[in-house]
Amino acid sequence: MNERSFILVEILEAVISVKGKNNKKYKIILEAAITIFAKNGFYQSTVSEIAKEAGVADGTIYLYFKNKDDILVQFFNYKTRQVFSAFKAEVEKTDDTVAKLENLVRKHLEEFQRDRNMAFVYQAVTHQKNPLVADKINEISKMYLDIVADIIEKGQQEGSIRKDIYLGLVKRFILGAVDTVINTWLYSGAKYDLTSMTDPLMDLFIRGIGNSEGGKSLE
Amino acid sequence: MNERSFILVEILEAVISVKGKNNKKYKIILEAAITIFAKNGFYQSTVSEIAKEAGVADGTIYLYFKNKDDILVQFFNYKTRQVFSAFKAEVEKTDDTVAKLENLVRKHLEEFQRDRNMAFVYQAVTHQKNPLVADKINEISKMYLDIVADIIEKGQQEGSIRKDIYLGLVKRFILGAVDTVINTWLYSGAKYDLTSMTDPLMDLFIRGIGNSEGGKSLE
Amino acid sequence: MNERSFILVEILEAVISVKGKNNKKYKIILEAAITIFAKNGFYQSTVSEIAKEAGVADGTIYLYFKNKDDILVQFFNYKTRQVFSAFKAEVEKTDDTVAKLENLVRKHLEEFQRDRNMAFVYQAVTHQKNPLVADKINEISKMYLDIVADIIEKGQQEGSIRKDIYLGLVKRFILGAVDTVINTWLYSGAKYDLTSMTDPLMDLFIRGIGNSEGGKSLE
Amino acid sequence: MNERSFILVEILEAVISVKGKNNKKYKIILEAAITIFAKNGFYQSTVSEIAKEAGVADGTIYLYFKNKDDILVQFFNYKTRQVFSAFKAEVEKTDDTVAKLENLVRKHLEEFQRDRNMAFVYQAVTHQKNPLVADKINEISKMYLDIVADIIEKGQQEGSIRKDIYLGLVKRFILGAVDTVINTWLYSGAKYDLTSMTDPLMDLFIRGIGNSEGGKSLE
DNA sequence: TATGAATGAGATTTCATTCAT
DNA sequence: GATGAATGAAATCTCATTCAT
Repeated sequence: MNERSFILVEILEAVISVKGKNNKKYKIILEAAITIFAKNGFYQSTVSEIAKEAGVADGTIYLYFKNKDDILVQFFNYKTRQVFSAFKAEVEKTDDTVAKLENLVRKHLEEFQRDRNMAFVYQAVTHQKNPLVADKINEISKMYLDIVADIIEKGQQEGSIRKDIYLGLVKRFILGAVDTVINTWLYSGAKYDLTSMTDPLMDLFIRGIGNSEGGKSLE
Repeated sequence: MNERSFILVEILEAVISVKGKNNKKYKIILEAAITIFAKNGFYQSTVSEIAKEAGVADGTIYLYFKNKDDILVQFFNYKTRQVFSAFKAEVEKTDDTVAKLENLVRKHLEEFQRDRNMAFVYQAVTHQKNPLVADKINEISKMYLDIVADIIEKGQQEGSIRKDIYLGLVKRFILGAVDTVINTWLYSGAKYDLTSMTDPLMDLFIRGIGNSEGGKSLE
Repeated sequence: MNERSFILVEILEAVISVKGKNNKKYKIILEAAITIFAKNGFYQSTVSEIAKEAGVADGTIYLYFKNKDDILVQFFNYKTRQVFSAFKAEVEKTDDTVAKLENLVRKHLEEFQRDRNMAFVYQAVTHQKNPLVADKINEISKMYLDIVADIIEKGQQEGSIRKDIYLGLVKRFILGAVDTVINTWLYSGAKYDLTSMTDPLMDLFIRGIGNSEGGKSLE
Repeated sequence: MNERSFILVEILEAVISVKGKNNKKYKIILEAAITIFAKNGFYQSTVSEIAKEAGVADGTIYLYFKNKDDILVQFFNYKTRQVFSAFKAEVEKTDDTVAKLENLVRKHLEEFQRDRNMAFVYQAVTHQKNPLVADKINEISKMYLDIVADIIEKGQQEGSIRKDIYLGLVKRFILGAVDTVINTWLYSGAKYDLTSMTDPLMDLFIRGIGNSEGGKSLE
C-alpha cells in the first residue's frame, strides 16, 4: 500500500463507516487494549482495565469488539497490517538488494521502537497458542518472510547474495535475529536507540562472524 | 556442576527424598503439566486438566506444588537446569571454537527435539510477562548467553572469529536464530529432523549470507 | 453524634452515594448476611447462602464487599456504630446518674431485642478470634465501657455511687451482666420481653444481692 | 459427682478402657486440640495442625475421635466435667452461704487461670452456634447455674441474701459477671492474677454499686 | 450509542476423612 | 495400632459478557 492508496482507504473508511471501525472510539479502545496487554499480558488483562484505560464503560467495548479475543484479532488486522505495508513501501525505495534489506530492518526497528506497546504485544502473542490469532500470525509472518525472500532471491540473481544457502532458513534466520534484538531492547527497559542496531545486524547477516583472513582484503 | 557431582546429586535425591521432590508422583505431575501447558498454553490450562493427565485427584497437585504458578517455577528449576548443564558438558567436549559452537547448537536442537513439550513451554513462557518466572528466565537466558560469549571470546583470541563485532549483540543473535529455527519447527508440526538445521545455521553464523566472491575460494 | 448531626449524615449519604454504600442493594446484602450469620455462625455460612437470602447472584456480593470477611467488618462499621450512637443519645437525655445507667441498659436491651440477628452475630463474634474484626470489637467495646465509666464517675462525685469500688471492674461487670441477659434471652428462643429485665438488673447493680438490714449498715 | 464417685470413675476408666479413652494418646491429642483451638478458634484450626501439635499422624486422630467436631464434644465431656465437679467440691467445703459463693467464684477463676487454653475454648464455644456442642453447653451451663441457685436459695432461707430478687436472673447475673472478668483477663494477655478479682467481684454481688448511706435505708 | 450493575460459569484452593501399607 | 499420601467435595472468588436504562 503506497501513500496514495493509504489516503484512499482513510477516505473510504470515513464514508462507509463499517461497523464503527473508523470511529474515534474504536481506535481509542484498541490503543488502550494494547497498552494494557503490553503491561500485563493478554490473559492477565481484564476487559474492565481496558475500559478504564480507554475512558469508556465496560459494555462499550462490546459495541466495537465481539469479545476479548476479538480485540487481539483486530489488533493484527488494523495495527500490524499498517506497519507491514510500511515495510513494503520502505523496501521499494531502492533497487539495491543489500540496501533493501537494510531499509527493511531499520524500518522494522524504527516502528517497534516508536510503538513499544505494539512491540510487547507482538512479541508475546506470536509465541503463544491462541487459536484465534494463530492464523493471523501465520499470515503476517508469511507476509514478512515473503518480503525477505524476494529480496534474497533478487540478490542471488544479482550476485550479491550467496547462492548456496537454504532460503527457507535464511528468511527465518533474519526475522529471528531482528526479533531477538527487539526483545532484548524491550526487556532492558528500552534504554538505548534501537535503530542503532541496524548496521551491526546487517554486518552479521552479510559477513557472519567468521574471520576469512587473506581473501577478505579483496573485498 | 560436572558429571560426577551431578551423579552425586541424583544419589542424594534418591536417599533423602526431600518432601517428595524426587518422588515418582512429583515427576508424573510435572510431566503432565508440561504436556498440558504445551498443548493449551499456561493460562488456558486448568489444574483439573493437569490432574486428569497425571491420573491423580485435583487436590494431589497441591501436595507437590504450592499453586499453579509454582508448577511453572519448578519446571524451570528442575527440567531446564538439567538441559542447560547438558549444554555446558557438550561445549567442553572439544577445544576447537567453531566445533564448540556447533556442539552447543546441535545439542540445543537435539534436546528440544527430544522433548517437544518442554520446547513449547519454553518458547511460550520466555516471551510472556509472568512475574513469577521472569527472574528464572533471565537467569537461564544469561547462563546460555554466557556460554556463547565465552566461546566467541576464545575464538577471537584464536583468530577464528572476527574481532570487530559487538559481543553483546552476537550472542543474542545466535540464540535468537536457534530459537526461531526451533519455533518454526514446532509450529510446522515437527515434521522434519530439527538437528539437520545445525550445519546450515552454523554456515550462516560463520559466513553470513554475503557473497565475498574471489577470496572465498581460498577458504 | 447528636440527633441533628445524625440526620445530617443520613442526608449526606443519600446525596453522595459513595460507591454504593448507601445503596439499597448494599443494605439488602448486609441484612441477608447478618440473618445467615445469626442462623449458622460466620464460619458455617457460605457466600452462596447469603446471595440466595439476598436474592442476588453470588458474584454480586463482591461488587459491594471485598470478601466474606469484609461483610463482617462492614457490619461493625455500619450497623453497630449506629446502635452505639443511639446509646450515647439515650444517656444524655437525663442528668440523674442512676437514670442515665437505666436508660443505657434499657436502650441496649431494646435495640438488641429489635434486631435479634444483630444480637446473635454480636454475641458470637465478640467471643471469637477473628483477627479481622478484633480491632473493631475492641474499639466498640471501649466506647461502651467509656460511657459506663463516665456515668459511674459522675455518680461517685454526686454521692449516689460508692467510691470504694474498682472502676475498671465495675464497668465490665455491668456490660457482662447485660450481655448475659441478652444471651440467655437469645438462646431461650426470645420468648419474653427483654426490656422487662431492666429494672431487676438495675436493682442488682445498685443494691447487690446482700441483705443490708440491721448489721450491714455498720460496714 | 462427689470426691468418692469421681475416683470411682477414674478407676472404671482405667479398667474398661472404653475405646481408648483412658489412653495416654487420647489425652495428648485432646490437649493438643485445645491448644490449637485456643490459638486459632475451632473453625480456623485444621486436623493436621492438631496432629502436628500432638506429634501424631493425621489419621491417628480418627482412631480416638469420630471426627473434628467430636474432639470438641469430648472436650466438654472430659475436661470441663472434671472442672465442674471440682466446683461442687469447693462449694461443699463450708456451710456459710456467702463463703460458698466466694469459694465457687475463686475456684472458677483459679481453674480458668490454670488452664488458659481451656478458658479460651470455653469462652469461644459457649457463644457459638455449633449444634453438636449446643446440648453439652446447655447441660454444663445448667449444672453451674444450679450450683449458684442452690447457694442463693440457702442464703435466702438463712437471711443473708435478699428475698426480693429474681433467682433466674441472679444466677445468670453472677455467671455473666465471672465470665466477663475471665474474658477481660484472657484478652488482656493474662498479665495479672485472675483470682485477685474474687473479693471485688463478691463485693459487687453482695452490696452492689449503690451508696446505701442515710436515706437509702428507707427503700 | 453508552452505561455499569448484575450475572453465573468456572477456576483455584483447602482440608476433613479414608485406606493401603 | 499408626501412618500420611491421596482423595474430592465444597468453598471462595474472578471476570467476560449481557441487558435494562
